[in-house]
Amino acid sequence: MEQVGATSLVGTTIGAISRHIRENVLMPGDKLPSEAILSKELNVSRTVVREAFRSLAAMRIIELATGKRATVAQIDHGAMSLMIEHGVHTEQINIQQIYDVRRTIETRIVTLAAIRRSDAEATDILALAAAMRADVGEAAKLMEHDLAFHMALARASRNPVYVLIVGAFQGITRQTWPMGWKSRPTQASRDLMIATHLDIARAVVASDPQQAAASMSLHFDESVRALLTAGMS
Amino acid sequence: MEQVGATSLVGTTIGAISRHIRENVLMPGDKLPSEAILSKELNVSRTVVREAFRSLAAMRIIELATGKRATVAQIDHGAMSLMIEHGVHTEQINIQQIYDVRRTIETRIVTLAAIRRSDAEATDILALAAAMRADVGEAAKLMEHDLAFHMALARASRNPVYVLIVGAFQGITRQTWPMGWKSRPTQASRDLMIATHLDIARAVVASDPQQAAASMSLHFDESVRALLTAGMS
DNA sequence: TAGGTGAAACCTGTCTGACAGGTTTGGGGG
DNA sequence: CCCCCAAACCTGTCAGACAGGTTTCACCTA
Repeated sequence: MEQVGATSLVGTTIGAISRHIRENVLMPGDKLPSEAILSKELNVSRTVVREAFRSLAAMRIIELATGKRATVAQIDHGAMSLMIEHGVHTEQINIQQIYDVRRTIETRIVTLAAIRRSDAEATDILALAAAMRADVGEAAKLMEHDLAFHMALARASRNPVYVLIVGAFQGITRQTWPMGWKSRPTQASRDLMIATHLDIARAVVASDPQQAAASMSLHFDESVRALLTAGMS
Repeated sequence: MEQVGATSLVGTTIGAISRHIRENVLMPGDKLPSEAILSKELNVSRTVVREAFRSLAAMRIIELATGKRATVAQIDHGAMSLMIEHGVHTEQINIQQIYDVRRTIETRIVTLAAIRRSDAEATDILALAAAMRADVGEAAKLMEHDLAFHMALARASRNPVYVLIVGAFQGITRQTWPMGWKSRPTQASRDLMIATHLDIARAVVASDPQQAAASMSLHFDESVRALLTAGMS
């Protein structure tokens, strides 16, 4: 973990801080030494320690806050989201490729969610699908419900890695979702999309993994078709 | 993309640089303005620009090098690898959860690889499986062949997002692989593992997606069993 | 004229010292 | 025993400096 760009002082400092976290078995929320102490211990200037901190903070490995000491961070998809957006904007990734990954991942997610979801999660998921139907007239709200729906499913799968991956696609999805929506101009096509989400939610509530996976598959069939209609080839 | 911690100067500077990349449609390899120019344009000190650069470099959105100007970076899994390792070390993620994701992802990958692989990729994949058999006595080499094998499959899927995700698990896999290997002490169990890889490779070479997916599934069945035997519960 | 070469200009990496705020802590007073 | 406040601590940002690494371009050579 500490061999990253070990040629520069900042690189070795990043390594030293990572090692410090691992060797002292620091858990999320635990405090790291102050910049001054680290710079003294590692024999580098505070500038170098600060740049190392910034790097680790960018990867959400630590968390910074003014006045407070740096702390070990909880896993978070923010950084991954930015990386994916960058990949799409620089034409290294296209939207269909993301949809293929999402379909693969999310089909597995609903299968697990249908098996593992708590009652509270089931209620939550159904409520989000219902909220989509209620806000069908307001695209912005609808989109947020949609995103929250998929995140809720990921959480219900009880596997944080799925949460991470679904979260990683949220940033770019927020930018492309409206395109998909515009390609569903008729009431019927819009109702269909909402109905599909309700189907997924009901299957998860009914603890029916097969049905849940089938509905999710249908959802992606429909979404990819909408995207292609919108001219995203 | 630019709302990240927009409260601090560094945060807004990160946003400004991201926007600059997008608005000028910079592609990987393209140069960014120098620190001096940016600090003048954005009315912040060079310190702030440097910390912003470090953040973006940590996410592999830009690339830094002494003497040269910063450039837009190619997508790379290094940062994700570190994030996953951090998640595991801080007990936010466990190995089985990673294996569930890998199984899901890699089953899809071989399906695509069997369909889309070029002849060169097919040769490469088969060669890596053969190299595993040849180096069965040297764990370190064997592990690297194994990792390279899975990466080669991901590339053959022709979807960079799969490459990214498989790559993201490499760091932690390197740390846990020896455990799985130790739990296969007999010649028979080791031969089985190698044979499974060869099965996958042959199915991809034969352009048989069903068989490839089935073999990959078997591979993960076997790996998870080995991991559980090793006491990773 | 084509090509090479070297100095100047440019650029990043690191250090030092300084100061404005935000946060934590410990002691003293009620 | 609790509360409050000042001191100590800590991070965010700035300016200036200097050691190298890189690029550029004019000039000289063949």
